[in-house]
Amino acid sequence: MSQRNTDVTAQVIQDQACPIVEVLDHVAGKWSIGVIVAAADGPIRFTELERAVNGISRRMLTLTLRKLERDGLLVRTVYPTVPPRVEYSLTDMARELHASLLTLTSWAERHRADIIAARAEYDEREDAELSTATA
Amino acid sequence: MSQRNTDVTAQVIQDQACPIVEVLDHVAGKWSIGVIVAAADGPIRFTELERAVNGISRRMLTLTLRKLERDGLLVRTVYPTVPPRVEYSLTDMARELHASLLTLTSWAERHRADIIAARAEYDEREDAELSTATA
DNA sequence: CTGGATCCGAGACGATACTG
DNA sequence: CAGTATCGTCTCGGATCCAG
Repeated sequence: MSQRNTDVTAQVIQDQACPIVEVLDHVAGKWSIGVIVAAADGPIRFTELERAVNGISRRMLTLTLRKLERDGLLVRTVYPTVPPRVEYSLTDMARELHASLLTLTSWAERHRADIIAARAEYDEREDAELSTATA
Repeated sequence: MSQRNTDVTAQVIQDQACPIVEVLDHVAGKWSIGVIVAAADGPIRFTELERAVNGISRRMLTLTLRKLERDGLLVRTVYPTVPPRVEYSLTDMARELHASLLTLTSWAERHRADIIAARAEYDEREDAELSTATA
């Protein structure tokens, strides 16, 4: 990490930053994927998202929504009604991303069982080695 | 998470044990993507990975490699030479994943500038609102 | 209904030192 | 070369309470 430039108006700290890995870390984060996929079918409300993304807390949903909105992936629309109504929808950029995410989720679904099996086998081998080491 | 309503949102991404979210969180984690992409061109050694994945520490590289190996995505081959030589290569399952990850990284590269711009605009609006609130 | 604010434990992560 | 062990820091993320 480069030290902060001490000279004038160094708001340029960000220009070199934001490597691809950073972008992906935001976008492919634990909750972001779920939110984007859930919002892909059209405008969706806060509570609907909370139910759609299994296991997310209200706090993390809020934070994830803010992050995605800040990155220009979500548009937040507030309807000044009582009770309040807020809808989130994907931007074009996010819609492009969604297509890629779908191939990811598809892969994950197809290989979920394989991964579980691989883990079991790995752990078993590990235990075996531990036994022989002890013996 | 007790009651499961019989109604909509059945197309949620995760719905059972070892949810897709878990899989994706492992596989699309901050460092995993970089490692998989770096290992896609063929067997690659530890130190080569360390240089290929920008910003990763030795510790995180080790942990990431173990995790991916455990999930059945990487094969670790040790050559009993002096000095030691260890090579990592993708499994077929991981090679499939790699294709999806390429579309992701491609998206990230294409929209990196857009995201930075969106952030700047968002932060600016935020500051403006703060000013009016103070005034 | 849609959040924000705060507290706090758990895990991620980097730096450093040591090993076969 | 390819790791492991330990430590301290920091962020993530849940729980809870409060508000428009």
